[in-house]
Amino acid sequence: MSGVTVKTLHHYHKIGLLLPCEVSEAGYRLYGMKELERLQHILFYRELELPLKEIARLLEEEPERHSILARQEELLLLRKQRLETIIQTLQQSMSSMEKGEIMNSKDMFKGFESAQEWEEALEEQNLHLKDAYGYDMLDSAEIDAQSMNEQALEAAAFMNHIAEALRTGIKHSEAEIQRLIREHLVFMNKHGHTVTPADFAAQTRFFLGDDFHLRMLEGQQTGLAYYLSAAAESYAAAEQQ
Amino acid sequence: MSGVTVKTLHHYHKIGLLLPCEVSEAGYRLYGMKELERLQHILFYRELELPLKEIARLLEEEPERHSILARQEELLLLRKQRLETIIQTLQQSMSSMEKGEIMNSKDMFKGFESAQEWEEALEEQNLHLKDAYGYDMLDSAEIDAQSMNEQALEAAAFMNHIAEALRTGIKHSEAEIQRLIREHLVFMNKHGHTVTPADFAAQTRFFLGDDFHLRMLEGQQTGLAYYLSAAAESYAAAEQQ
DNA sequence: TCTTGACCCTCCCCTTGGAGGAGTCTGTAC
DNA sequence: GTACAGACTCCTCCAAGGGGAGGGTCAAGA
Repeated sequence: MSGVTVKTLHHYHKIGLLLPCEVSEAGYRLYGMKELERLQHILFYRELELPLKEIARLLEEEPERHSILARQEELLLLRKQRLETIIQTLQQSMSSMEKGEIMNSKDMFKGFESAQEWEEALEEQNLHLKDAYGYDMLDSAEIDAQSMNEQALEAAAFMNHIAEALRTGIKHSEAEIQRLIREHLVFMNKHGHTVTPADFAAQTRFFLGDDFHLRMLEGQQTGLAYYLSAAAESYAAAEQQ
Repeated sequence: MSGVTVKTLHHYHKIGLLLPCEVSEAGYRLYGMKELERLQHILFYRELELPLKEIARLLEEEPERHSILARQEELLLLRKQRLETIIQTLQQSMSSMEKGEIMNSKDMFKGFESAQEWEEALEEQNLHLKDAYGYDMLDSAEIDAQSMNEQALEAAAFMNHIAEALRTGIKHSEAEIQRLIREHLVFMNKHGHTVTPADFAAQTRFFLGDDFHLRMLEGQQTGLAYYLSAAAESYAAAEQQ
């Protein structure tokens, strides 16, 4: 009736999550309406990707329900974010493959180092250099200038912030977003690109119609191009007053 | 050097994914540069969440590479979509819990039936009725009118289409989107709501600033509110000419 | 009453990608 | 010589069941 396999019922019986209300003398598991209802609850929570142990707790102890669900939401949001990063990496690697570029294994390796590993590596390097040369490199923040264009870094950080804001439901007109954009424009202007708020808005509007930019932004985060455009427009409107 | 645990190396050795180039007489696994490079490739693919077996195939058989990656992309996109649905369900169930509504188990059950199961159920019901009354219900498409308000149904279908378009990277100004909006407005106007394209654009712009609507739309799909607004604006602009 | 086919039962092994531990051995540094 | 780190093998464990062997049970039709 509910579409679960008999194997699943065996399993739930074994771990005590769903017991049959009766077992026939031939050993058949028999379930009643109450059990069916419980099963439906189990399936609902399972659909939320809760582990069976958590489901068992949820079904026994009512009060904890909300906190368990909230934690699960956080986990899922993290997973989603991670998934989005992975998809982006995958698409990049596929498109560079299409262009016939053979992937440089070092670049590959660099690309996926987690932030943590990266920091650890820096830490190590730093300690080593401090040891050898007696000065602290981390504070001077010059390290990645070697490997990464400063402007690209700023742009990536800006986009990451914007995408993060979109995901967490911050409105495009919020002060935080406006501040991000202002800082980004200040940075741009400091580096030889004269960009007014209106220019920036126009530029982001252009992204919506341009395949390359649209794909890049949407690859990073679904809806990012549209969110960015709305935010830039809002910022330009606010600045004009 | 690459940060993998020795346990992982044992495992890769055992399943034949990465063999040491030499084993010392004491039994120590020794790896050379070639192996390190292979490991880096493995780690890269692992980061894309490919199963180790697929990684092994990828590393042995060059030509299949692209198709495997493409399939993986599809899988990941599916997972992402599914994750988004789950998160939405979870958020809905949490917010209804906060309002103190105790969840009706039947509603719960309805909520998570997969599209496939749903269709199968309809199919069955249909066959049965056809058998009993000699006519085909599926074609008349009247089934869900019982359970669902027609307008809510249309709105939900419309939003689903829009969200789908956003996810698949269709531009907001594309003819397909414009057609969707046109049909939606025609439907609305047929049902007693006089909505001009400009009204609709204003309404969607209003959603961006309204907590309730923003959360609802963004809950369905990140970026949906912004995409919808851009599309409505574009539609209104096109209609005005 | 017998057979047939569809289910069900228990028991055991297998899946992923390693993690953890016990007991032992090796390599290096003081 | 001896301590200590780290590698070795072998074993078990995780989640949520899946697959299959070998055998029992149920209901219907002949």
